[in-house]
Amino acid sequence: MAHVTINDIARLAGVSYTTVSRALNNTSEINSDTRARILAICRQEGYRANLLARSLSSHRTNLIGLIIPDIASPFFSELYLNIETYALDLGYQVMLCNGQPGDGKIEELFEFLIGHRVDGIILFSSINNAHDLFYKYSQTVPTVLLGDCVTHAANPVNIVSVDNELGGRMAAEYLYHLGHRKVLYAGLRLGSIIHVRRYRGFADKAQDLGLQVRVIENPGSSSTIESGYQLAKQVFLEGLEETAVFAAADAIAMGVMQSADEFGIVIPDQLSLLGFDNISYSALPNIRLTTLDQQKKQQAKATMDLLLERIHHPDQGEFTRQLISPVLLERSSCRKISL
Amino acid sequence: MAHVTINDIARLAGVSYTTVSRALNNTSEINSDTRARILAICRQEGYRANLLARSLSSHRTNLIGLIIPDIASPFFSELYLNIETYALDLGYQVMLCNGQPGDGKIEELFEFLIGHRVDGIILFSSINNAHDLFYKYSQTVPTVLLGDCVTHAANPVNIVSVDNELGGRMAAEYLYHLGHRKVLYAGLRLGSIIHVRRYRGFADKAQDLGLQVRVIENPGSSSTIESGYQLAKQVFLEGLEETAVFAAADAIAMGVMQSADEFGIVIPDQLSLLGFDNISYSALPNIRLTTLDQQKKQQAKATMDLLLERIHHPDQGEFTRQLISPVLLERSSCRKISL
DNA sequence: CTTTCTTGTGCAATCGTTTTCGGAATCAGG
DNA sequence: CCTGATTCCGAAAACGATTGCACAAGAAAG
Repeated sequence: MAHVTINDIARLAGVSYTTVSRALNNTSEINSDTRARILAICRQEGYRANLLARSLSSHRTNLIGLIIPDIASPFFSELYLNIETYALDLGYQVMLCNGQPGDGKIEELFEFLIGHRVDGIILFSSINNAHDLFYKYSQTVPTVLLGDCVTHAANPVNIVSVDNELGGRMAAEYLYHLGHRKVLYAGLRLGSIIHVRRYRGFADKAQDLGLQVRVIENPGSSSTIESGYQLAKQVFLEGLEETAVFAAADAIAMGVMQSADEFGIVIPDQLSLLGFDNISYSALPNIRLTTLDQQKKQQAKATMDLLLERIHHPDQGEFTRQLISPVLLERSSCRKISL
Repeated sequence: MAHVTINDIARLAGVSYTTVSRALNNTSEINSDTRARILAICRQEGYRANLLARSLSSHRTNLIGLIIPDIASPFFSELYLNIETYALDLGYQVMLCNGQPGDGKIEELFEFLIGHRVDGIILFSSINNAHDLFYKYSQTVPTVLLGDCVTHAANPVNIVSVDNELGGRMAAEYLYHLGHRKVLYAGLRLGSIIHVRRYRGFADKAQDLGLQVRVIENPGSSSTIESGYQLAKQVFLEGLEETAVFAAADAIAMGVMQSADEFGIVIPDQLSLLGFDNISYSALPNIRLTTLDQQKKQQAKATMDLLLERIHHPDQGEFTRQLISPVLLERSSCRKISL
């Protein structure tokens, strides 16, 4: 299990290890014949650079850490994939860390990633108090917060997020223009700033337009199919007066769909359903959920670009907060109703 | 962005860095007062061990690499989570690598992981020629292949897998005992050894029992909802004579469900549906898919245990092939029919 | 035929740890 | 008071790379 080192190669090639290093990194001037010979020997001997040693001396790992709350959730795994793809293009590997807030798990992951001297960290925050934690670690390593967050002017951080408030407004506007006048908001309003903003945008715009909204929420739970299912079930049992529902996440919308199905409520004929996120399942043949697309690819790009900017120029540059506009994606779960 | 080193701590504590190292690792004899004092200083200064340096000199990283084909697929993300949880208990972190076979991607990931000197690697293989690749790298680093694989006696490797053939047989037996006599097999028969075995078990047992099976498959595609949807759609269009379908993966079963829904075919009243995997979605209120559970937790444990065994005793021990029996999980998608 | 650049290469220090070996200090037993 | 164990700690050599600096050889210029 012993590995071939740069010294072994040097000995075999009859040069110093310095030269081998240069041949590998193609840095500084080196005779091209020598270089070719060395590389050939490397290949032949199955040389694999020890990245630990390399990073230790070069002070860079080409690794960026990504902390997300739940990789089993489609939204996050898709986001991860987008980030990874783009990072790879840029020559970075991403080290994924899966961790729900609580019990100091996030701190643990930060410590782990910093211990490994990743070049930068992206934290997807789903918690409200991410900010302070984040600010603390951003002193040590370049960081970008992905996802909405309450900010303190005193502790600026770098943020990239979808514009949740705008998304909320777009949702209200869309449903209103489709002719709906009474709608449901299914999702959290508290707990996560993401939903706070999504709700605020929705509620504000609804009020402007004279759109009547009733909130159904389960304060304890999160954005899961199951929670959407339970929420909808309760409404259907109590009696439905609304003609549309805005689910603050696609997963919630799926749950609503399931419940509607059980109650024999046809979507969109009897009830329009609008989601948020555009996870891949939403495109499925008989889901075809109309939803607000999160522009994951664009978010991934913006996040990585900002992070690299901070990695390369740690001291200059203002802290920024980039908002990405969601895009309405019309499929088949909403319908126009006559007034 | 400079980090506190062991030397800084040593200076502050008025001891040598050797002593600090010992205090941190609690190895060899050290005065408990000194140790406490050093640890206090570490905490106060925010010392974070450089894991690169540590691993370089200690020859262990406490990292294990996991290569899986698609983290966005529920089965894999759930498997990953199970492995990670168990690994963490054992003091290992897992480095996740997402990669479909093709274009040398798997080789690349192996090189990456070995470059980082992970202590061991788990490869989930969904390809038939994984074996040779795997055998090659298993000379360099302890490895366990998770998932079925065609083996060559000459190049033994360590394998943990669900018993796909048994699963297939269980499926045939279950449907037969429910009274079905004509069934569909939806899934691949080629391409992936996993499905080859699943099908073989199913077909063999069916023949024994006198169960008539028709295969529907889309050779090009994989185990996705979309592919299950297309498969079923075609059958429903052509005309359905069977009373049950065994989907070789839960995702396929979901697609079948969707299609059935569109055709107004009620499950399980008009058609029984049996899956394989037990992904979390299968438990959803109106999916409630009866399926063969893969025992992911048990697989994760067996895989890690085997890997650790190989890490600690690289030279001794036989190569093993552990098969884990799937467990039939009855929910509501299959019904008994009267003969 | 010197001088001055280039070009290519090697030496040695460094990165931040662990680990082996040995030595000082303390202590118990005679 | 001497001796041998025991405890604790430090010096120094790894680990496997990168990198700044020096220097030799040959080419170009005077």
